[in-house]
Parts: sequence; C-alpha cells; structure tokens
Amino acid sequence: MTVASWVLHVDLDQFLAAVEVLRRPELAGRPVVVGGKGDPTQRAVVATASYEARRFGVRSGMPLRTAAARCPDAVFLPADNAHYEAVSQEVMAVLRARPGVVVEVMGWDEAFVGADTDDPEALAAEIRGAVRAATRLECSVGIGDNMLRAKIATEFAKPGTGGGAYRLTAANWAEVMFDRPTRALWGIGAKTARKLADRGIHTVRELAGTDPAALAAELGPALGPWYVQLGRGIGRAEVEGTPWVARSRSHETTFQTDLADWADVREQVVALARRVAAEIRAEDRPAARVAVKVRFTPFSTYTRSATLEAPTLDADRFAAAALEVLEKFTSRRPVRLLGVRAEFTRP
DNA sequence: TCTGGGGTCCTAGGACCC
DNA sequence: TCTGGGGTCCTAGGACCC
Repeated sequence: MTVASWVLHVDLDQFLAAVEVLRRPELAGRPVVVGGKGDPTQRAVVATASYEARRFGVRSGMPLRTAAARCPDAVFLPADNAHYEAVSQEVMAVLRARPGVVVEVMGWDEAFVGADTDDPEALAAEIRGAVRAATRLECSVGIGDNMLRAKIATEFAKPGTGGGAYRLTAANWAEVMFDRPTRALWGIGAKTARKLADRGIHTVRELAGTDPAALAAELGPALGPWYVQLGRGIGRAEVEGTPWVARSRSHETTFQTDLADWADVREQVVALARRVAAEIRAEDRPAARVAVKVRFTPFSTYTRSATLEAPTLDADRFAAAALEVLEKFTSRRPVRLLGVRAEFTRP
C-alpha cells in the first residue's frame, strides 16, 4: 500500500433536524421540519427537513406553508442558529483532532478533510465513528482525489443510497458521472444547466468534451472554461486549513407584512445598518462599502451600493451612508424585504 | 404553495486616467 | 481634426452554494 494524498468531504446527515431530535428524543422517527420561527403560517422557508418529512416531498428552501400542506403531521421547529453553530464547532473540533489532517469548513454541516493515507475508507470510518461518539450525530463521507470529486461522492454515500462513504476519482469519474445531467455537478445550477442544454450540452460527458475556448466566448472568460473542467472532474486538490477571512457582513429581513410607508422603510434600514455596524465593530473590520437591498412586492429585488469616503467602524456614519444609498431607490412600491451589507477592504 | 438568510465569485458597461 | 488603446475602479446584476 502506498500513502497518497486524499480529500474527504464530511457532511452531516439532516443536520438541523438531527440536532433537534437529540434534544427532544420523543421526536425520533417523526417528520421534523426546521425553519423560520417554526410557524408554518409565516413567511419563511424550510432550512432542514428530516428524512421522514422528505418522504412527503418536503425539501430545503420550500415555503413552510407548502411543507405544512404536504406533511400536515410534521413537527415544525424554529431555527436555533446559535445552538447549531455550537454543535457544528464540536463536530469541527472532532475532525481537527485527527493527527496530520487539514480541515476546511464549508458551512455548519460540512467540511473538507485533507489527509495522507493508504486507506481513505478506513479514515472515513474512523471519522464517522468519532463524530458519532462525540456528538451522537451521523455523517456521510465522500472520498476523492480532489475537492470536487469528494463533494460529489458524498451524494453517493448518503443514507438510502450509500453505505456512509463512497470513493470518486479519475479512475471511475467517467463511469459514474458521464451519463448524468450537468446539473449533478457542484457549481452548475438550474440556470447554467439550461444555458448548456440550449447549446446541445446535456450530460457530463458532453460538457467534458466541449472546447473550453468556445464556451469562454459564450459563457464568460472564466466561467466557460471552468464548466468544462467541472465536466472532467478537475478541481482544487489542496485542502486549505487557514482561517477564512470574510469579505462582507450583512443582515436582511423579510417583513411578515409589507412596508407601505417609506418612513418605516428608512427606520428599518437604520436598524439593520446598526446591527451590521455592531458586528463589524466587534470584529474590528471597517466597512469600505455599503449596499442596500430592497425587495418590492411581489418579488422584484434590487441592490444599490456605494463606496464610503473612508472605511468606518462608526455606527452613525455607517447608518447615514446606508440611508443615502436607500435614496437611490425612487420607487415607493410596498417593500417586502430590506437588507444592509458591509463590504470590507481586501487585505 | 408565493418564494429565508448569509454568503461568494464572475461579468459587463461606463467612468476616468494616461 | 474627433481619434487610439490599455488599465483600473465603480456599480449593478446574475448565479451559485449552504
């Protein structure tokens, strides 16, 4: 056996629902839907549905109202982000505790692990056991020769389809992926899949065989060639362990009742700006730009932004700048959502 | 059944400068 | 006389992901 460099993608199963069931064991086996304030009559969407709820067709991103229609017996729970963040950190600590590994966190419920080993399946089994022992949570592990393949491999490792781990490398990429739609690739969404289909590219095989320069001309100088690389299973192989430096900080709110009075809109923008300002001050990261997002009824969404005269940590100045940007909007249609974002200077 | 919240990166056009 | 080409910043929008 030779020691090689591997990428493992660790993905917690039905994370939010599983965490809620842990603190309320009587919910085990029941359809559980986590999202919003846990009130399916409110404007909010599903953050995570348990596998039992998914059997009724409940999916992430679906309005809670729809989820309730599909699964009237589901238990609806409010999202408790602070708790999920804490549990997530426990899991990441378990991953980082393995000797010699590099961990790159991708969200609350997933991380890449870079490791040199002659038996990645054994490492995957060790990780699953360690996470289970420390947190009582289940996870699936994708094994790959780069991050793209490891990430996609996780889909084949999930409960119901896989046995907890799955290996996807250059050796079986064509066999496993070539007949699948381009949408199966990490980075190709519904819109891009349609654009590719319009050009006669439906499968991963067809994408892999496309001339990168031709796609550059049609879909952009960077994106076009990148899509072809995705089709070929090529991606970053080095997992980065250095802490992520955020580019921006933002808050947004969807109002349960649209704001019809522009005075209320101004007031809410100031409140959001002050929340953002408090956070960037706590992080000591001055805002260089401010952006304001407005979603009018029914759903048209626009963003306006401006570079500040000088980067600032001052809440009054930041809020004033946000109000100034808000004035770039001239429509006075009812407002469904407001957002304020601070962008940091690039180091 | 009307569509959350928090992010990142890419693209393209225009301004502006040399 | 009304024409060049490159580089960079600013801004808005699009797309994707968790």
